[in-house]
Amino acid sequence: MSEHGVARHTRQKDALLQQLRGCEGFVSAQELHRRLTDSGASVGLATVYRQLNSLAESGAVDTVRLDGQQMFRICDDDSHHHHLICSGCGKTIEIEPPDMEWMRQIARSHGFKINSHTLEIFGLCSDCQHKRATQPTRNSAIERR
Amino acid sequence: MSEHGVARHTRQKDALLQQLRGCEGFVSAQELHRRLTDSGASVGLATVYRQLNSLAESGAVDTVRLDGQQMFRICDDDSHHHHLICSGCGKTIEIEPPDMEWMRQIARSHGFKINSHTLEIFGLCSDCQHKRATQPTRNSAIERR
DNA sequence: TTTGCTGCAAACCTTTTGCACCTAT
DNA sequence: ATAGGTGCAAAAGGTTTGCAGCAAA
Repeated sequence: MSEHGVARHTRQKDALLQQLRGCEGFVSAQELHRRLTDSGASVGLATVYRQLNSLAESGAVDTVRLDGQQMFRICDDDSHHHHLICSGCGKTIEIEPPDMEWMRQIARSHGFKINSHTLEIFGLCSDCQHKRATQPTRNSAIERR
Repeated sequence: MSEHGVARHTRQKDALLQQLRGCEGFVSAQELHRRLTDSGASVGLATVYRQLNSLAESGAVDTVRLDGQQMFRICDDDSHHHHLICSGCGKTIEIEPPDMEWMRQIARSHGFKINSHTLEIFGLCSDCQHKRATQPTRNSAIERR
């Protein structure tokens, strides 16, 4: 991505954004690229990554790491939020933990300067719990612990 | 790692465990391998990975993902805990968030069955905040957001 | 002896990058 | 025309795996 200059409007950027909006939950770059290809609006994999990174940097999408790969999702609002994520189908529910003030307090008491934090809950949604016996929608691997 | 059978006692297992115990905070597999090599007790990288994975699976170490790689750390007790991690030097402080009951409640209310969750706070410890101007001890990259 | 563990190198995967070409502006 | 975006293929990491040899039990 370019450092300066004005963002340019391109076909692939549109296609990617549109495809991303159509996604239920988090998708990996690879998966998104696959869907784009399947839907005919082919976009280079490198472009998908560059676009996604740029979006993440600007805060337009938020990301989460699941099982060794980065997952992306259109970010509805600007606030920082957390997620309840189905590791079966990627379905995502935004959750708002009550009172995260203790986090700042803990950090302060240890002399830390917080850069970022993660708080994600992984599990199976009710649909995927039932499909479980057959085969998970996409990816049954769960982060350890 | 073998699926069944009795675990065997080996030089490299000892060396790895010992080295791991000597670590302040989380270390990556690569870093641990480097330290082992440096300290003379050379152990194959593959073995480090296999050993680490096995330990993680058994719960003897816990892991965290930082900046695209998995980090490992000896687990003091069996309880599930969370961390305040310095992304400069890897120093880790175990923290105990007050009341995580809401997590179960949220999951239940959405019909989810929790498999795992992550809650880690990344930042710079006071030492690394000061070194900052020069060069971070190891790795200044921070997970996005 | 048996069979788990190890080392090496090759294989895998995801993500990044160099570079020439293309195309909004 | 200018310079940001794109595609391709190569490169870069980190992690896993196949396999033959080694060594605990």
